[in-house]
Formats: sequence, C-alpha cells, structure tokens
Amino acid sequence: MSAPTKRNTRQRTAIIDFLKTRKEFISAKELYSEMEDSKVGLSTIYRALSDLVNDGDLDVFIDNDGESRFRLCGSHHHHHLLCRKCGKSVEFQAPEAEALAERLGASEGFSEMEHRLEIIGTCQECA
Amino acid sequence: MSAPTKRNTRQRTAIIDFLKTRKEFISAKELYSEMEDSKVGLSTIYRALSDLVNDGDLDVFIDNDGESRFRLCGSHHHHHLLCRKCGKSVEFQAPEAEALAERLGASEGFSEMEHRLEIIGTCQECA
DNA sequence: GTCATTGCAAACGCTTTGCATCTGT
DNA sequence: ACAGATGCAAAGCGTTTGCAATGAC
Repeated sequence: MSAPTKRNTRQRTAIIDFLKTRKEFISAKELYSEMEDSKVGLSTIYRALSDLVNDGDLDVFIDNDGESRFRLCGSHHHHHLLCRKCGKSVEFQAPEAEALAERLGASEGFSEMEHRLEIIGTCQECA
Repeated sequence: MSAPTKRNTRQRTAIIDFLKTRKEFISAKELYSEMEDSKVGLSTIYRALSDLVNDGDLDVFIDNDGESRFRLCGSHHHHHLLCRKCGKSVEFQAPEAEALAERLGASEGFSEMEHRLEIIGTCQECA
C-alpha cells in the first residue's frame, strides 16, 4: 500500500539529470537521441517518463503530431499556454481559474477541487 | 491556389450528416463503428475528417490517449466538472474562461485561441 | 539472493498511403 | 472520359509489453 520502491539506477538518474538541464518540452525520441551517449534504452526512457508523470514531477502534453512532450514542472500550480504549431509554451497563473473551480464545483456539491486549464493558440512566429 | 474541387459523394455526405447530429467530440474509429450501416471505409473517414479540418469546418484536439477527436465547429463549447471517484460528469459553460483565454493568449502574442478547462472534485455521494 | 529494472524485439493502436477500382461531373 | 474519391491491405510511427538478463538493495 505504501509508495512502490524506486531504485536509483544509472539510467533513471541520467534521464532526470538531463531533464534538469532542459527548459523546453522534449519528446521521448528526442530525449533518446540527445542522450545516446548515456546508453539508455528507449523503453527505459518511456518507462521513466511515465513514472515521473505519475509522480507529478513532469508536465506533459500531446503535440499536433500525437507525440507526447515532457518537461520537469515547477512546484507551483500553473497552467500552460501552448502554440499549436511549434509547441512553444508559456506558463501562467490564473487566480480566476482557481476561483471559478471552487465556485462551480461547490455549486454542484463537489469538494476538494483540482483543475486543469490549457490555452492553445498560434504564437506570433507561427501565425 | 483556389480551393480544390470537392465531390459530393455518398460517403462524404453521410459523414457530414452524422457529424451534424453529434454534439460531442468523436474519434475517427468511433465514427466508423457508429456509421457502420453507411458502409464507409475507415480511410475515407480519415480523409474526409482531415479535409474538413483543413477547411475549418471541424474542431479537433488530441486526447490523452493520442487519439484525435473531432466536432463540427459551432457546436456549443462547454467544459466538464468530473467526480474523481465515480466519474460522474456535469457540463458547464464558463464565459470567464473564454475571456481569460483571449486575454492571456493575446498578451503573449498568440492568436486563434482555444482552451480546455477541466475541474475535478469529489461529488456529494462520494465524499 | 531477490526482485525491480533494463533492453531488445515484437506487438499495439491510430493514422497514412499505394494502388486498382469506382463514380461524380 | 477524366480527375477526384474510395476501399482494402500494407506501411508508418509513437508507444507499450513480454521476457530473459542485469543490477540495486
């Protein structure tokens, strides 16, 4: 019932270290090629990324080609504004959204609200 | 440069007619099974959906499983409030979210904003 | 020594494409 | 008749999984 054991393997460490140096979203395949010196298998990358997402350590979104893109997330709650063409993303805070979630949820009898808001648009360079 | 000719085939008409009766987003596969009586091939569905998206007649987004989901533009935009335990969902409209998306996107130089807002909570029965 | 993790290759699921046939115009 | 549209099957592509070998503890 307690949190599953996670071993500190060379591969997992390398992946996390690489992600720390990386500000932008990156796909699993890209990570694989950029890390080829670290000799980490592609399945291991997928498995590690998936674990990190489940642990809430990574933000993920699926781009227009259906490819998942990952990035370490900060601790603060935030939302994303993403470009539908190049995938560029901007984080933002939206107190309105927090308030909206509370108000709306409460009006339907819900409690302990969380929310996810994503704004997708076309950025200046891609327009 | 002018728009390519589009023929009015039985299949294309059937697809559009089906979409008109459908308020929610639907995937190509779902469309295929729900329209099986119309005897339309899956590739034809993919090709028609792709044309419709290019013509700006369909909204599309990629869901968390990497599957594209389509809906005729102009159907009413709404969001969902979901119970994290029983999955019960309530639709709601949120003009604030529309405004927020426009304002935030524009402030970053983005255009043609879409947005997705999801509120997750625990409903009264499950609390 | 045990059991989670790894890596390879095969399997998967959604989508796209080659090509011969069909059909709207 | 001709060019676009269709349908099938095969290919593409990102992702997941089975399984034997490896390595963290």
